[in-house]
Amino acid sequence: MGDRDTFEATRKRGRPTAEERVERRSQILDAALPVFLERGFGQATVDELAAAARVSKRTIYSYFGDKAGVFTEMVRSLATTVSDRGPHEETLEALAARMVYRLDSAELIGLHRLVIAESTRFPELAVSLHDNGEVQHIARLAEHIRRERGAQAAERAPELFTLLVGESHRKRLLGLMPAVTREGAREQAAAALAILGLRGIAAAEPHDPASL
Amino acid sequence: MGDRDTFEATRKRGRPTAEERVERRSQILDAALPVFLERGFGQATVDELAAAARVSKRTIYSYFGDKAGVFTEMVRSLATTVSDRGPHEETLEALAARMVYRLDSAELIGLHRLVIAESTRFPELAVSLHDNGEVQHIARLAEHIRRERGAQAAERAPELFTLLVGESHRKRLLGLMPAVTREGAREQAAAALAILGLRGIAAAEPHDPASL
DNA sequence: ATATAATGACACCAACGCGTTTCATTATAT
DNA sequence: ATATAATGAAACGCGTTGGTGTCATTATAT
Repeated sequence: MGDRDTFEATRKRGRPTAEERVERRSQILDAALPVFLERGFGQATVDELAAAARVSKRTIYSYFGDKAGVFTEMVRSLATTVSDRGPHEETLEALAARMVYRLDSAELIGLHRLVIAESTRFPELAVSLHDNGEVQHIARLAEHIRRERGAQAAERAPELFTLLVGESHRKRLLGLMPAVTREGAREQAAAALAILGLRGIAAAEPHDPASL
Repeated sequence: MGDRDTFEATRKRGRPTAEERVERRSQILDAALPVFLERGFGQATVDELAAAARVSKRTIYSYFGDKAGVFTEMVRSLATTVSDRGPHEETLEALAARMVYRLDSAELIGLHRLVIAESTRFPELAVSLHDNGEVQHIARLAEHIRRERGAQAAERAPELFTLLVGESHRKRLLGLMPAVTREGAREQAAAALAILGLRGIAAAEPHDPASL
């Protein structure tokens, strides 16, 4: 990506082709993500956004109106991709591990951090992220638990989700831990399931009878 | 607090007395908190900090060097107060409820949000907050559990802490929930303890048997 | 072919905000 | 008493940045 600054030279001028036109919008949003992630909304300048997207500042304003427009559109489009779209046939444990891996990825942690930081200025983004993320995840967990363990056990889905993200999520939000590994996600998922007695298949025997 | 702007008029000039001198520092830090909380580090201006503290901008620079200095000193001094200093004789459930109440207070949520937002710019503040907060809280929980249930049960302290803060903490970080009530904190603590089978030992009569 | 829409490059502006300077003022040190 | 340190008030320098204007350039519409 160093070439961005080195031989910037002259990009193609003039009216873009129809193909270029449809690409431009997502091109800008894609390029905006890393900029906002490492600089934050306030510190990121529109010139940086333009340079990252290899587009003129003028074009950014023509597409999104202002800097806040780029930000909100970017977060909104990302929020819709947060929801988990995995195979329906996998086991609860596999689903949980995949969730942890995704939730603790550098990208989603950064997005979360960004939205938390700007939750006062852009409250609707916080709502959007929550509705598309946490709410969907818990629903999905509940559905899996119900299939494997019945409706009553499914009521524990919120607590399972809480244990899944756990402290590591908070630590990562604070920048105190690197992104999770696949192995780490599996271990974390297994531990959370074990605590709630949801590990293993079929038999509804809680491994800790005192918990109920 | 409205008088801040209304009859600003003229404050006392000249060299302060010794008593005023020692007050000045904490006066600035105290006044800086609400400003940073509702504006964020980037949007808060030094003039706002000065006005809130009823002190001249000059004095702020003389005490803290720059805006970042005010911010880091404020967070650091607050971080040391995060740790729970309650009575040692209370029950685990009472301790847990008090913890939830404090952790979900508007003030600590705001502080957390602030530190998360600036964790890239001020990584050491994140470390400080974590060490003084989460680490201390978990240790304190572990100590209580050990006294009431033994060393083995005490190993669950991290998971208990996770369940205690739970989803409400994340929601509040996103600005999606108002500050917790005392009653809400009690219920949340009771639910978390019940899940881990840590409820009801030292005369801890559940005031709501239906909660689990 | 001609008009027009959309872009890149670049200059430009106005606002803002950090940090400094100046000067009057008041307590402290000696 | 006199010098000095610390402050309030106010102005200001100066860099940064969001957003616009201008013009050349290129594709599209008709």
